[in-house]
Amino acid sequence: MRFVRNFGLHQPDRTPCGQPLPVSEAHAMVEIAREGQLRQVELARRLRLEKSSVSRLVTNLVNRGWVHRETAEGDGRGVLLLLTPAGTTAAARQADARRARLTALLDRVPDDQRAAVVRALQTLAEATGETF
Amino acid sequence: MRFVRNFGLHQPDRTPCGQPLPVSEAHAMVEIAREGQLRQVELARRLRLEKSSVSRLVTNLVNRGWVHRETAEGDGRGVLLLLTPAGTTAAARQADARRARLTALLDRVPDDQRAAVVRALQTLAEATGETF
DNA sequence: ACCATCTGGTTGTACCGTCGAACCATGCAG
DNA sequence: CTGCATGGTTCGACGGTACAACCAGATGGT
Repeated sequence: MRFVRNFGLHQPDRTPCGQPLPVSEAHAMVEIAREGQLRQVELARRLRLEKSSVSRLVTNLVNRGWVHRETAEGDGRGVLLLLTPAGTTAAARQADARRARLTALLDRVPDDQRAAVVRALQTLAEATGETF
Repeated sequence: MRFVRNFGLHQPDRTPCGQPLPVSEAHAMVEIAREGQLRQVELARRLRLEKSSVSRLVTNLVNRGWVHRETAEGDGRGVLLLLTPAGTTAAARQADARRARLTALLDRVPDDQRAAVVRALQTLAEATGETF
């Protein structure tokens, strides 16, 4: 609870890492950048959002000029999401901000616990996977 | 990021622990219950919310019958927050739900890492204190 | 003692993220 | 061909938060 408040996670329209970007849009950028291309339904699954929310979210990203919608090959219903060149640079910029923020955070933990903290977060992410 | 999504932290109007309660209200209940009585301005500081948001939030808790507003003694401006009997039992119920949820989560991490995970979260909470 | 300033709270307004439902188009099986 | 499931979009509603304006009680300097 303290971590959530202190880190600013209770503010959905502002990234904890200082980017003037809704948290969910930032997460979407991470997912798309990581995969290169991503089905919209798959994005909804990973972000744990309703398909309607994802549809709006993606529209926002398109309006920013960061994402390009394409009909998925082999399935006329599906939408494939790709990063535009501008989107790629934006994702890189956001990754930098995230890295800076996280190193600033880690600088404040005793150096003999840093590795443990990082590993613990990975463990938590795995423990909460899918069906939790 | 994965932990935030998987744990349901992106849903401000629903507790990750299953309570049909906004996250901020749940946090407020924890703070008030811990202190027994709390100044509203102090609650705003701990929750990292604007005083206007806290004012509304507290009004909600009052409407639920969980919190009682009193004028702070020694300062006619201040408001002192106290739990009603119903609020005390509600807080206890929420604490149970939280405990259940967290033990369920910890059951999914390898038992030789549980202590490390808990300690890491405490460390993170401290590292993000106040001025971060 | 008085006035300016500060501090704690409240209310009004606006914004935005999320959901649920209704709707449409495409894929798929009987 | 028909019925159902799947992926997306749009609409309406809800709700949490911030910012600004405002008010009342406190505080300090002259």
